[in-house]
Amino acid sequence: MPTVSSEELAAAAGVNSAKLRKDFSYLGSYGTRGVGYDVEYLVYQISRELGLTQDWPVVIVGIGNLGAALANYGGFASRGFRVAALIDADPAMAGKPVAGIPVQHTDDLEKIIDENGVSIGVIATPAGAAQPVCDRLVAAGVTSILNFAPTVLSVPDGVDVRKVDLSIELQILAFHEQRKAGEEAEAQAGAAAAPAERGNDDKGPDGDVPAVMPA
Amino acid sequence: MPTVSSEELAAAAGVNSAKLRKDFSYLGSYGTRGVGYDVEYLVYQISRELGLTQDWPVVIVGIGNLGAALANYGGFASRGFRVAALIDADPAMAGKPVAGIPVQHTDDLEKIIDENGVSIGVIATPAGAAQPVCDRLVAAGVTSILNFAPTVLSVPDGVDVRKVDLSIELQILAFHEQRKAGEEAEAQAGAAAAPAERGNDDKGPDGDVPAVMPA
DNA sequence: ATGTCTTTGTGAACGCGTGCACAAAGATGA
DNA sequence: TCATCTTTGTGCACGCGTTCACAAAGACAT
Ligand SMILES: NC(=O)c1ccc[n+]([C@@H]2O[C@H](COP(=O)([O-])OP(=O)(O)OC[C@H]3O[C@@H](n4cnc5c(N)ncnc54)[C@H](O)[C@@H]3O)[C@@H](O)[C@H]2O)c1
Ligand SMILES: NC(=O)c1ccc[n+]([C@@H]2O[C@H](COP(=O)([O-])OP(=O)(O)OC[C@H]3O[C@@H](n4cnc5c(N)ncnc54)[C@H](O)[C@@H]3O)[C@@H](O)[C@H]2O)c1
Repeated sequence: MPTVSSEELAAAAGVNSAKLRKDFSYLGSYGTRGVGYDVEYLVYQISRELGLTQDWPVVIVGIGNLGAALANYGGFASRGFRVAALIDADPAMAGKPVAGIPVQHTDDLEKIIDENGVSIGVIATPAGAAQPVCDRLVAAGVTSILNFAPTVLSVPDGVDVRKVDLSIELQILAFHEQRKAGEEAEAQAGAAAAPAERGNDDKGPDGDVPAVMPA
Repeated sequence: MPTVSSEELAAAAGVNSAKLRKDFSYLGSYGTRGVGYDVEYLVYQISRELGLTQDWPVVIVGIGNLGAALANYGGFASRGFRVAALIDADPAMAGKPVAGIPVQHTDDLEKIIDENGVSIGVIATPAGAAQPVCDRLVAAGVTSILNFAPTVLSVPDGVDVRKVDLSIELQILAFHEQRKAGEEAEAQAGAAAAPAERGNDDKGPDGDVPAVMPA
């Protein structure tokens, strides 16, 4: 039976092993003292808690440059997501397959949502169409939305919205970038001011502390 | 002189006004007691601290479906970013304009980075090409990378990497989705167990607490 | 010039996540 | 069966961000 210790896992993830054990304890995933965690069982436990053991049908609305790129993205199926339908307002696109899936017209949006039991929707329309599309999705029963349009969506309670915005990602990078430049200029006195860089995680936790650096 | 109070701002953003004031105080942005903050000055202060007052040249590597969509994205220029160059390995694409910018061949990658003083790079190549491309970017002087390929990139210290992954965004939504379903089934006893939903921010702070919910 | 009223800036308390440290569990071998 | 060794699960303390609460600053009217 292949096992891993919290120590190994923690080292690989770059986190504290105690924290990792405590986190696991919340899911009730029981390891074996003196041995570690059964890998297979652990993976299953986490997958289940994360909702990855079930199949999630997803619709993408707005099949332009971005929508097509998303539809073609292979990372879907491997994680339990299935593109149930592609929807666009352009009549010229109706029936045309993208990534092997025929594009359907927005007129049928409600029907598509309902028939496929979709609860997760992706919006890749122009900014102006995002809110109306969002409203229709929500009215049709969608309760989670991933928004790529540069708009803040208003949704009723109980509906989750996540926004992906290239500009914001770049701004975060630019912020750190600017700070790097500032710090190397500060290589004069107070050498012991280095803020203890966090391990080179890729996860990209949104923000560091703004820290104290007045004008 | 148009002004805003911390109270108004906090209400609009859905955060605590004291926190907002304290955050502002870190940038040394001085408001006027009894009046509030001068909007124009505040915007400038924040923009400057965030590194938005300067122009950031950016290169996109891998001009396929996704890369083209990113190149076409309008939200760039409005935030101080400028697409300095588009780079692809496909010789057939060389010279062909995308979003009005001619695509250049990867052979010239180092030259392009250097001549444009680029420090931020976007990777939209297939997964297999991501690490090699990343290495070349870093070697050429890029110190911030936005990665769309489904790979974990290894970079030396001092280089920031952020990863955008549709699958992960969907997983986060699915996690909450699953939890919603679980909670409504729990509508039996212990009605006072509602975990105090945070305001319907769109920001999508990465995680709530896993909370206690054993098997 | 003086009083009043609004809103800032911040000291101090609170709450929570993180990390330490260790007792207990369980495997393993004698 | 008993001793030993490894690794878990967790009580407890520390540190840090958030929130409260209020003194002080400044605008504005009289
Ligand atoms: N978040 C990011 O990083 C990012 C990156 C690139 C683009 N974008 C945004 O994504 C969106 C799409 O970008 P794009 O380059 O694919 O644009 P696009 O113009 O190529 O595609 C938009 C598609 O939406 C369809 N559409 C328009 N109105 C619709 C409606 N009411 N219902 C359904 N479909 C509708 C159009 O027919 C078109 O096919 C834009 O809002 C853009 O700003 C975001
Ligand atoms: N993060 C996300 O949400 C998301 C979404 C969709 C796609 N993707 C990923 O983005 C990447 C691109 O997706 P796509 O649909 O545009 O693929 P694509 O095949 O359409 O485009 C890839 C492009 O990269 C170019 N390329 C290949 N090797 C290269 C190299 N060594 N140097 C420079 N250019 C190179 C190709 O010529 C092609 O033009 C893929 O890795 C895909 O998995 C991510």
